[in-house]
Amino acid sequence: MARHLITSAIPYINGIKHLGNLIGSQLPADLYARYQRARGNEVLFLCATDEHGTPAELAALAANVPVVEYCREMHKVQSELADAFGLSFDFFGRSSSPQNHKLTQHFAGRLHAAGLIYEVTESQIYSVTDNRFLPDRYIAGICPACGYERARGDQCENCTKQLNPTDLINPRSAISGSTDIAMRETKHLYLRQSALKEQLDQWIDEQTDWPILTTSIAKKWLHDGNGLQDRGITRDLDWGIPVKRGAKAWPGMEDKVFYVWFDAPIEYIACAQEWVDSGEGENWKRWWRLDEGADDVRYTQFMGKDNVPFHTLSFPATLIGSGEPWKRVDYIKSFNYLNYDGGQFSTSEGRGVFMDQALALLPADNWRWWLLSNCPENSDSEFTWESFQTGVNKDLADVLGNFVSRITKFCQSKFGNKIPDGGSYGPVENEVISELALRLANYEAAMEGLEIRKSAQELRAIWAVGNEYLQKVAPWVTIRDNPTQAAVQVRLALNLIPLYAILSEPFIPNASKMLLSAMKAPTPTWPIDLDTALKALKPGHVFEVNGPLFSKISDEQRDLWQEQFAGGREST
RNA sequence: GGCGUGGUAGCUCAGUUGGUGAGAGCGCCGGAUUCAUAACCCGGAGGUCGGCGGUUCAAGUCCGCCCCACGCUACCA
Repeated sequence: MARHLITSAIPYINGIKHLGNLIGSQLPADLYARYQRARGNEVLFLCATDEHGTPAELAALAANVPVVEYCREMHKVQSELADAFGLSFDFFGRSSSPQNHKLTQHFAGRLHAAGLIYEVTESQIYSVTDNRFLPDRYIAGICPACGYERARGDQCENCTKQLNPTDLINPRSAISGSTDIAMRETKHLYLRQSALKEQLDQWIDEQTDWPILTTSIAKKWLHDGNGLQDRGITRDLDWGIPVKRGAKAWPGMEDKVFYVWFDAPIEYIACAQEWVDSGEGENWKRWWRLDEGADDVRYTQFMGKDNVPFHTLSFPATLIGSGEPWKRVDYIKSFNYLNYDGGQFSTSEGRGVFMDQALALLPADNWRWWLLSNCPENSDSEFTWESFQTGVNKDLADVLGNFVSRITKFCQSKFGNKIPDGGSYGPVENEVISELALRLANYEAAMEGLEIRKSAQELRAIWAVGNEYLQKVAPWVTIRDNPTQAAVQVRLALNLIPLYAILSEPFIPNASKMLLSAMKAPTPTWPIDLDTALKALKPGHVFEVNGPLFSKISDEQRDLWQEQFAGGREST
């Protein structure tokens, strides 16, 4: 039995995520985790909220609650939405957990001992009014190049010119608008990533099977300009993990916290500890420590392309630099962006559909199916209401839902609510089974290879086989003069339903459950031998005939939703 | 500016290491069918594979230049 460690990039705490965030890491990670579990493999699937950093502090400020409380509430909200979307995390942790505090400080101590951390005194912009140092993008002012009045300290959004905060004319705090800002000296810790460049470079070169998107981003950072740059790993904030060397104080760094990007990936490990400490799991080290049983683990990470540098370089640098035998990632699956109706999804502008809104409209499986079967694997892809409507109606309602509906109803009217008896599978049935075997192999290969769109296509083709078979043998005709033959045909078709349930479970877990419950069938194991699997429901086995598995999206609904979501979300 | 990723049928996209007349889904047209959520099934039309040039017996696939879209560019995360 293979062992799979799977992590999704951890979503930031400051609000409810939109569908672009969802398909960019959590949902494909869930697909893979469910698939590997279904194949009988041992899986540890982890995710968490990423809670530190300036935006969290500001969001809490805006909500007028202490940041600790804000994060606790938002973690709960995100956790509930994850459940509602069927994200099957073994544990959904928090980067602010005590476990992560301790582990992050541990890594810092190890890196310091290895000579990989040094102190830098630098000048940064400080807002007296806000009583805080300001990250570049939280400084606003007039662009020296184009005169745009709301240029940010890192870049002018109007002319796209790269800027330094000191370039801005009439700089002011983007938080309060105050112009009472000044340069102040502050001391920070830097991680000497440059010292690990050769090791990282070699490691990336070894990953010949990774997506081009992943390796090209990593190589760019390794080789651009002067090569991999050292990176500041501390910040002047209140909310975060206090800077320490292991359990010991770090002289001169008493008021600092670690940079969110330093502690966030470490949470992947700490999350496994949280899983154990919560009582849900045991022995996290056999997943994470090569010296304690993790040597046979295959570790797959899922993330949006913006996360790639941290996962290919900074985090591995932390692990390598520690000198300890931590499990490192075996495969990184990265995603492009899902756009919304001609533009980007945007959390700050409330543009697009957010997870809570999506579930208020339709069941999770509808979203899961469309998002996964259109996931932005090779390039950015586009959500339109029309495409969503078509995907849901054709694939789920017409192909899968209608298949179940037509055969169960037909059986009910001719044979009653039980699997009909008599006859046995003949050449036509064997042909169907052979075709399914072929398609199943394709489906499995696509899933193993993490080709998500392709696996969705293969699954859809498997669903279509049922309709093709019915169309070909036409039991509604057969039954007129050969009821036994019709019984055989109906029996095979009904046996496809539990098969479809198990094969479709990674994509549409709730519908899968409904199928099994309608057939009154226990959860089948992944089919090894289709001939056997398609005889699982014996003659006489009783089932239920339910209403439609998926209802369709009408043109009126589509137009209404399109209209409704055109204006953007009301800010909360 | 630098780097990256894309530009293939009306739309959304597949197209392994260059090799029989370029594919899928949707849409459209036609046919068949009536068990079913006016669903399903079969067939068809439709593309000078962004442009120009080159390598080759042979290029959507390799090379060069150009055009277009999007993304990243290290203190947002």
